[in-house]
Amino acid sequence: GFTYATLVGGLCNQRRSMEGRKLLDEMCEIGLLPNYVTYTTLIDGFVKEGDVEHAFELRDEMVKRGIQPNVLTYNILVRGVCRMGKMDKARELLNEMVLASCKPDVVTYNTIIEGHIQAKNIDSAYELIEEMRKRNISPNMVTYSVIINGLCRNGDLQRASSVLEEMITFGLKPNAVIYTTLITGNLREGKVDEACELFKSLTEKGITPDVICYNTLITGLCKAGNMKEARSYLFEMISRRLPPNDFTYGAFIHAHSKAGQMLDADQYFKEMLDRGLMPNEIIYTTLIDGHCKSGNTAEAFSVFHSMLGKGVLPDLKTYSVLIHGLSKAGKMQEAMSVFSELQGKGLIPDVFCYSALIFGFSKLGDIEKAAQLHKEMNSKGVDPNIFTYNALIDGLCKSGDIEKAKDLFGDVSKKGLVPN
RNA sequence: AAUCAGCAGGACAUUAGG
Repeated sequence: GFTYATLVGGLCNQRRSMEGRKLLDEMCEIGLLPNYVTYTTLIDGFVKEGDVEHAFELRDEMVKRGIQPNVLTYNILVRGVCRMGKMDKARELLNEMVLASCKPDVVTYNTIIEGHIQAKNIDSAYELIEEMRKRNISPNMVTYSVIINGLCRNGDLQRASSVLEEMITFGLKPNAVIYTTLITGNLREGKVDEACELFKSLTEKGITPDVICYNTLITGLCKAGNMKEARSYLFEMISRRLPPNDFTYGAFIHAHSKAGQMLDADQYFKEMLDRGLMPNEIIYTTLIDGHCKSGNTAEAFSVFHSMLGKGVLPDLKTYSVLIHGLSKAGKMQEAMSVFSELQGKGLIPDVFCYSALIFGFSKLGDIEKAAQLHKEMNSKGVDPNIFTYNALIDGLCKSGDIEKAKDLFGDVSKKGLVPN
C-alpha cells in the first residue's frame, strides 16, 4: 500500500492522474485494496488538474469499498469546489464533515475563506472566521495571510494593516509571507517607497526575507524603472546565500525588454546561464517579446529556436508574442505559419492569437483575411474582445468600408463590450 | 506516503505631444 501511494503520488505530481487511476484499478484487479492515502493522493491529483468530477467519483468509490475519507480527503474536495467557485457546494461539504464526525480543521476553513475571497466576498470570509472561533478552531498564520491578501487585492491597505495589528495582539508573529503579501499590496497601488520601507523594517522585526520576498521587491523596483536599486537587492540576496531564480531574473529581463534595452536584457539572460539556471519558457517569451517590440523579428526567431534547442517547450503565450511581433512587422506569411505550427503542437489558439493576426491583416488592408479569421474564431468558440473589434474596425475604416465598420461598432456594445 | 497563504511573460495609436 505504501509503495502504491508513493507511485500514485509521483504520477499525480506530473499531472498524470489518469494514469494513477489506471494503476489503482490494476491494484484492485490483483487483489490489492488501495488504502485511504492512495485514494486521497489521487483525489488531490485530479483536483489539481481541475478535474473535480473524477475526484468525487473516486471519493464515492472509496466509500463503497468501505474506506472512510478523512479530513485531508475532505479538505482536498473542498478545495476543488472552491476553485470552481461553487461556494454553496463547499458549505455542503463542510456540513457533511460535521455529520460524518470528520471534524473540519483550520485547513478546511482556510480553504473556504480563500474561496470566498477569490469570489470577492470578504463578508462571507469574516463570517467563517467567526464560525471557526465558535468551533474552537483558532485562525492561524495561513488564515491571516489569506485575509490580508484579500484586502490587499481589494486595494484596502488600511484594513490589511489593521488585520496585521490584530494578529499580533492575538499573539501571532507575522512571518515573511504575511509581509510579502503586504509589500505586493503596496506595489500594486504604486506605493513603491512604502513597499521598500516595509521590506527594510523586516530585519529589526527579526524576520529574514526569503527569495520570494526579495523577488517581490525587485519586481516592484524594476517595474518602477529603478533598476539600480533593484540590482543592489539582487546583490544583497546573493550575499545572503539566497539564490536568485527565474522570477528574479525575469523581473530585470522584462523591464529592460519593455524599455527596448535588449542588450541589457541579454546581459541578464547570460548572467542567469552563468549562475547555472535553466531559463524557463517565461524567460524566453519575455526576451522574444522584447526583440519583437524593438522590431527585430530575426533575433526573436533566433531566441525562439534556441529555446527549442534547449528543450524548453513554448506555450501559447510564446507563440502569441511571436505572432504579434510578426503581424506588427507586416510579415503575415510567417505569422500564419507560426499560427499553424502552434495548432500542430496541439495548442488551441486564444483571443490573443486571433486578434494579433486580425490586427496584422487589417493593417495591410487585407480585410478579407481579417474577416475570415474573425469568422473562424467565432466558429471555434473563441470570443472576440474589444481588441479584436478595434483591429477589425480599423481595417474596415482604412479600406474605406465605413458602413461595415459602423455595423461592427454596433456589435461591440451588443456584446456587452465597451469601446475604448 | 496525502490537504491551505506571498513573487516574473502576450494585444489597441507611430512621421508626430494618446
